[in-house]
Amino acid sequence: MQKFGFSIEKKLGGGTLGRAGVIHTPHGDIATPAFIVVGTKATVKALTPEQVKDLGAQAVLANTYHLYLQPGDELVRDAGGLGKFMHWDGPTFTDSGGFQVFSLGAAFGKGVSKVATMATPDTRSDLENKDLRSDLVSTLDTDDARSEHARPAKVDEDGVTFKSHIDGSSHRLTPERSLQIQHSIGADILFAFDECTSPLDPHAKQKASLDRTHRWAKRSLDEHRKLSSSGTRSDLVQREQALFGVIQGGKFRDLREDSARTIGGMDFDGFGIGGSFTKEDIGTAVAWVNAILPEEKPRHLLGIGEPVDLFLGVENGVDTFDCVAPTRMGRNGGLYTKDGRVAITNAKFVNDHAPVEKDCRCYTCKNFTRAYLAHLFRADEMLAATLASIHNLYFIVRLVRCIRESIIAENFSQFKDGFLKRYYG
RNA sequence: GCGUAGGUGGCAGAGCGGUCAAUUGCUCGUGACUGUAAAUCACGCGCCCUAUGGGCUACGCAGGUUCGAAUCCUGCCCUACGCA
Repeated sequence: MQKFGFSIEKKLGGGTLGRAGVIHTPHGDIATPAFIVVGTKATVKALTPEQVKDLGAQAVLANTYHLYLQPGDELVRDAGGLGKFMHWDGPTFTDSGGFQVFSLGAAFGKGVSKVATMATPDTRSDLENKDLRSDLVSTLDTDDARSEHARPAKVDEDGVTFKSHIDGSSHRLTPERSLQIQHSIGADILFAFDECTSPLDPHAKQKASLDRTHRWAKRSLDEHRKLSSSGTRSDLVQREQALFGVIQGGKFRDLREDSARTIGGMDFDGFGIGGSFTKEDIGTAVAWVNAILPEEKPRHLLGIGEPVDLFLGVENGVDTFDCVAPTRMGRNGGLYTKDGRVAITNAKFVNDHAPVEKDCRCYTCKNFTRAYLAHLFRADEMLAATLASIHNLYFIVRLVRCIRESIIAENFSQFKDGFLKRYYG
C-alpha cells in the first residue's frame, strides 16, 4: 500500500510561492492545488459518495469532534474506518476538533465567524462590531459564571472541556485524545489539536493561545508517533496516516512567523494554516507562513474557500483547501456562477427556464433550470439541497483544478485576472 | 325563513373602548453564511414624507354613542353550522 508523500510538479514562479503537485495517500493521489470537500459527520451533506466523486472531488474532510460525539469514534473504527464507513474509497482527512474549541467556545452565540470583515468607520456595522468586540473580550477575560453558563467549551493548558451541543453531556478533548480519536476514525491525513482564536482577539491573547497551540502540537505529534507504532488493530485501521501541524497567529505577522518556524520545525508530514483572518489579510498571512514552512511538505488552508481566497491561497503557496461554503451556501440557495454568486430564491428566477449556468457541465446544469431549482427551494424539497450542492462543489472543485492547470500551462495570471474580473464584476 | 357563531392586513388567526398600522405563524421580499450547533439565521412586509420623527387611509358596508372605536349600539350585506 502506498504511503504518504508529496511531490511538486511545477512551480508558479514569478516570485510567488505557488506550486502544482501531488499528495500521495494510501487511498490514492490528490492532484494539487485541490479543494477538499467537507463531510463533517462522515457525509457530504445532501450528497451520496458517488455524486461527490462524479462532481470531481478528490478527497473528503471529516471532523473529529462531531464523529466522537456521534456516532462515536470506536464505532467508526469497528466499521472499518471512516472511508469504509461512509463508502468513500478516496483519500480522507479529519480535522482535529480544534475549530470547535473556537466555534463552541469563544465564538459561541457571538455570531463571530473565522473570517472577520474589516470595520468601516462611521457606519452602524462598525458600532455593532465594537460592541461585539468589547463583549467578546470581556467574556473571554472575565470567565464569569454567566458566560460560563452560556458557553459549552472551556479551554485550559491541558485541553478543552466541552458540553456536547447534542445532549449537553460533558466531554474532554486534549491533544492526546484528539489523536486517539483520529486514529480510531482512521483518515489518511490528520491534524494536530489546536486552538482557533477569534479574529477580534488582541495580540497578547493570541500570543498566549499560540504558545499553547505549539505545546499542543508537540503533544499531538508525540501521541501520533506512539499510536502509529503501537501496531494494535492494524488489521482494521490503516496505519500510514499523516499528521499535519497547525499554524495559528491570527492577523499578526510576528505570531504567524513564529508559528511557522515553531510548527515548521517539528516533524510533521504537512501543515494546516488555521484561522483567524480578516477578509483583507488572508493572502498576506498565508504568504508570511508559507515563506517559512519547508517547501517540500504540503500545506492546507483550513476552512477557506471563496473564489478570491482560492487564488490568493494558491499564489501564496497553499496546496489544499477545505470549506463548507459551497455546500452550506448551496443548501441556503446561494449558487456560484462565473458572474458571481446568485440567490436562486430571488423572485427573478421563478420563471427563468435557463440552467444556472448555460455552459456548466455539472449534473444540475445539464438537467435542470433555474425555475426548477427556485421551485424546489420554495417548496422546501430535499432535492434542492442536493442539486445546489452538486453545482457549487463542481464549481469550486473545478475552479481549483483549473487553477492547477493554469500553473502547469503557465497562464495563471491571465486565468486569475479573467476569472476575478468577471466574478466580482 | 328561524337559530347560533362569525366577518381583522396575501393566507390562517390574536386583539374585544385609549399604550393598535394592529400579537403570532405561514406566505412573500431581501440579505448573511469561509477547519458545518446551519435543509440555518437576520431584517422587511398599508401608503406617503423635509424619516431614531411626522402625515394619511385602514379591521365587511353605512350610520351612531364617546374626548377617543378593530373593540360598544343600530341597520344592511356576506359566510359557516344547525333547524325548517
